Amino acid sequence: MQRDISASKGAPYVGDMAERSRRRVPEATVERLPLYLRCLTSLDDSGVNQVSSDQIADLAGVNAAKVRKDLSFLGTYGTRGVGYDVSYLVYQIRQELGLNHEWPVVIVGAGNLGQALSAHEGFGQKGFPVAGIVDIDSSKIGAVIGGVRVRHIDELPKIVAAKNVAIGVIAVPAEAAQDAADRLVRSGVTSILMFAPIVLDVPAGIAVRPVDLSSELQILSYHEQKRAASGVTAARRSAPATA
Amino acid sequence: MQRDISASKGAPYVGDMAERSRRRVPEATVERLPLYLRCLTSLDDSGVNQVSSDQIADLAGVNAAKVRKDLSFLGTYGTRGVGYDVSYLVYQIRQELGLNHEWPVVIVGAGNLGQALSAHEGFGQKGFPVAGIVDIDSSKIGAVIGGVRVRHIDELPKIVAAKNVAIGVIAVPAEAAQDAADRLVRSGVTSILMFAPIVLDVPAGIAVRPVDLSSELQILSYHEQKRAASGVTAARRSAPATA
DNA sequence: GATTGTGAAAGCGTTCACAGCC
DNA sequence: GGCTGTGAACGCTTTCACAATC
Repeated sequence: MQRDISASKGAPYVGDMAERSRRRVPEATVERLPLYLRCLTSLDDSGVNQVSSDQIADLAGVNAAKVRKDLSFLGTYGTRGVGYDVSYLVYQIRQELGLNHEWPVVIVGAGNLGQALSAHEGFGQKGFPVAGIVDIDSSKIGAVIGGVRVRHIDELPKIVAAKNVAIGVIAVPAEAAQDAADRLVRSGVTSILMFAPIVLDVPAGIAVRPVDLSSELQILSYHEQKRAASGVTAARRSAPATA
Repeated sequence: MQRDISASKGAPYVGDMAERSRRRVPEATVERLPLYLRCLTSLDDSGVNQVSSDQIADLAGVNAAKVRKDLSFLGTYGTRGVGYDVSYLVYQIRQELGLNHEWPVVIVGAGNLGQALSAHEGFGQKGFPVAGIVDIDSSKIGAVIGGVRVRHIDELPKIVAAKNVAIGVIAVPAEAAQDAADRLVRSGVTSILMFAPIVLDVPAGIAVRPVDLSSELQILSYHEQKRAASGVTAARRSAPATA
């Protein structure tokens, strides 16, 4: 994993911190919390109050022991013989993920993808309002997408400072992506959601989550090719393998 | 019918099918192959002929031992004391990933995201031409995006059969995603790139790669929150990034 | 009886370190 | 001397299985 999370200072004593982060939450667990949150929020919206790890596991498509172990890293929030209180769990997971306040994001790149992302309502609704969209191409400046006006990339520092933006989204072509990252970092952004297919060079402590659609397709291609190699033709497809 | 787009510069094809199938390539390795491929292709394009695992590791942002181990699952393609032949490696990785021919994809959903995806040139250029775009909303039918006309979702089976599509992309709202998946599977698609934030219920053997942008942002939020908790306040976040 | 929380076991993935080869 | 290929060590993740608890 080439993720670059701030080098943790020497293992801090957990003596009596703010009750939470009593335990170190493994990265694998952190990556599943949004999934659990989604399932639990859905249950909550349906008026369900109690839920067992088995039910969560079923909804999330994972093993029940994994659910219990994951949740146990956040604290002892379940009741033996009963299960978990849905809305309490939702609250705790949101707390753990830092979703107790909004995280404004700035999008770099107002092309097809940047436009689709900023028009995407999910962002704002889930607590990540679009604080700004910038592009280097002056022909794109001024357009309004999802209610936000496209501004020049030189205004990045101003936008980041004004809205206290911590998270940037890079939706520019590969050639422009490193420059976009440099500008984001110089502006004070410390987390980057990266859509361009290059490996970013950023200072230690800057978190980068790469999302590469071509890679995803290539991984699917691998599995298709495996399927084909194991004697299944296009006409009759079915293998007992898992994704 | 899938055309042969047999790749790179003069690559000797010593592709020993029988031997390749015998090695089990770990999933973690498969997920990195596209990354290596990208780095190597870039080197190849720059006219570089030989490369060491150290150099690949540097470009890919991973450990060199990991590169060597990953590549060793594909076969013994390096030369001790020298390194790897770039174009030969490119050829072998493409072979392993099944990129020796095109994989037409069908996109379900002609909204913002579906449009951005189908207009995205990277898909076609990387061997994943858009064989069709479908939507259930008749007001969207007929529009031409990225050179492909939007058709009604009922035509899915026809499109999949005609172009022998194995990979589907779901770019519809969450509420419509399970139905989209069901239709894709019924049409004969066996791999799905999934953008809607739900857990799909699909038959065993169907490969699904979920891409959830909200989850990615939430994971970044977690790390930002950790950062804040360890003493850096939101107000003074943009500290010297030299640690 | 039901279900959590968690040690222990098993399984994977990463990294080390060095023999083997150029 | 340089670099690969890989056994072995290590660390992380998943799963099992069951005591603890309601």
